[in-house]
Parts: sequence; C-alpha cells; structure tokens
Amino acid sequence: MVPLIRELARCYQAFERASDANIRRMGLTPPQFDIVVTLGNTPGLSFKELGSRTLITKGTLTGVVDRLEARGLVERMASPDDGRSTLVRLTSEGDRVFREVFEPHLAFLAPAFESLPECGRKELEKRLRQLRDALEKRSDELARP
Amino acid sequence: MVPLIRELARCYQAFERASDANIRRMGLTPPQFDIVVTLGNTPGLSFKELGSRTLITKGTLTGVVDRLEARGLVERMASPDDGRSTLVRLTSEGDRVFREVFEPHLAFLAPAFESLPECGRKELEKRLRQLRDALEKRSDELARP
DNA sequence: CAATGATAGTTCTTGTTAGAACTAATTAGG
DNA sequence: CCTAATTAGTTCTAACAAGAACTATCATTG
Repeated sequence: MVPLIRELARCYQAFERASDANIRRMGLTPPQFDIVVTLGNTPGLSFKELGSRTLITKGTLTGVVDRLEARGLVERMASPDDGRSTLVRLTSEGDRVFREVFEPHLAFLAPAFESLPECGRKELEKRLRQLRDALEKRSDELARP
Repeated sequence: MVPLIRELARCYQAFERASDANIRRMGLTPPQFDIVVTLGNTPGLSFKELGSRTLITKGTLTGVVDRLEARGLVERMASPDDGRSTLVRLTSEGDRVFREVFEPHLAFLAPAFESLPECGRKELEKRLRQLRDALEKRSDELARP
C-alpha cells in the first residue's frame, strides 16, 4: 500500500510542479489561475459558488479575490437577490487574461498526458475515481464517527 | 484530457483531505508528520536529506523544524563531517510520537486502498508512474528551454 | 412581527510555501 | 596555498491555507 500512496503523491506533485511553473510563468499564482478559469465564460459567481468549485475555503478566497481585484482582473458586485452575497466576475481585462492563459496552459500539459495510450488514460481515470470514492468514505467516517 | 486532469486532482485532494484530517486529529500538521515519519528509524538526517526526501524546500524546512524543535520533538545537531551542515533527529519524545502516529495512520488509510482489487492497485501504480515520468519531462523542458 | 437560528463574507491567527538574498563553510583551480 | 565557485542553512517577502470569531443579512416560526 505504501508504494501506491507514494506514487500517487509523487505523480500529483509532478503534475503540480509542471503546471504551477507554467502558470507562474504566465504571471498568475495557481489559485489565481484557478479562479480566473472558473470565472471564464460565466456571468459572475458568488463567493460560495467559487469556493465550492475550486475547493478554496472562504477565508482564503477573500484574499485571493482581493489580489485579483487589485490587479484589475475581477470585480465584486452586490448580488441582486441576496444582500449577504457578493458576486465576482471577470473584468474585460480579466477575460482577456483568461483567453490568453487557459488554452495555452492545456496545450502545455497535453504532451505529457498524450504520452499515455488512450486506453491507459481511460484505465487511470477509472481507477482514480474508484480510489477517490473510497477515500471520500474515509473522510466521511472521520466527520461523523 | 481535462477529465483525467480533474480526476487526478480530485483523487489526490480526497487523499489529502482524509489523510490531513487524521494527521491533525493526532496533533501534527501534515508537513510536521512528514518530517517525523521521515526521521523515524534513522540516526538523524541533514536538512538537505530531509528536504530531498520530503520535497519541502529548504526555506520552508527551517520553519517546520523550528516548530518541531519548540515542541521538543526533534533536535538540531552540528554535523561532525561538514561544518555547514546541521543534522536533525527525533528526541525520545519525538520517537514516542512517531510510534504513536505512523502505524495508526496507515491503518486509518488502509480500508480505502484495500477497497481496490490487488490488480487494480498494481495497474494504478504503473499508470501513475508513466504519467509522472512524462510530467517530469515537461518540467525539465520549462527549466532549460 | 419579533426572537431565533442559519448563511455569506470578512478578519484574524498560526502554519506552510516558493523563491530570492544572505552568511558561513567547503571545494576546486590556478 | 589562496582565490573563486559551490553548497548548507537562515532570513525575508508575498501568497496561500484551515479554522475560529465576527458582522450583516436572511429565513423561520411562535
């Protein structure tokens, strides 16, 4: 079991190293990239929505959005429906960055993923999903023992 | 390709959520656990060794070791061989924590991994290694283009 | 409609992270 | 040998991360 755990961690870390280096080269931090990509092609999302899609907790999200706002890539808007809620959306500059950054990043990663045969990718995806299901059950058992 | 990337990220995040929650429940942060486990059953390691085994960069390592030292779990020792080098080793209290924490943590994770059939685990490990190799090549190409 | 409880964001604290600049000690080359 | 280039660890900065405490707003229900 330990070798598989190590390989999972190393593979993901290798992915992060490659992905993060390319993202930073494009002038964004990984969480900023995550937010920009999540907001891309949407009319704006609430903090709650953004947090649940990106897995960034709300306390952290405030800061990430602050910095993106300071750079003029996103803007906050009061929600018309709910006085507690704030919507975040890309500015036109943010939309420009989104277009400049999203596809090129995928293109950068593509050669690595395409080095696996199609069937290998399918197989990997299936096994990862199985493992994830089992791991999520483990978390649940911690939450309410 | 995007679905596979998402599944890799989600699976690893699910692993981290389960693993981290259990580690914190035992009173350590994940990097602290990483250091304690790496030092377990060794006579002490240099910062350099520790960093390369755990993938924690040296700047970060100083702080993590500081906090573990403040809690009395590890101690610094001058290297007898190299005046620049500092060795880190578990104190007897640190060793006690290591024993208290390592096996139980594996036992906590085991049910999730064992829910995959043996052949599925082998297959997953193999595919992850292939993907990691390809991703590491991608990183290398960024490093020296 | 008023008290109660839940929800959305912000703020704060502690810890982690990468990377750059720095100090001290070692090694290599001339 | 003695300077030049490396190397080990520390320090610093900007950013992220989880979680708790706080504020303002909704939503319920008596």
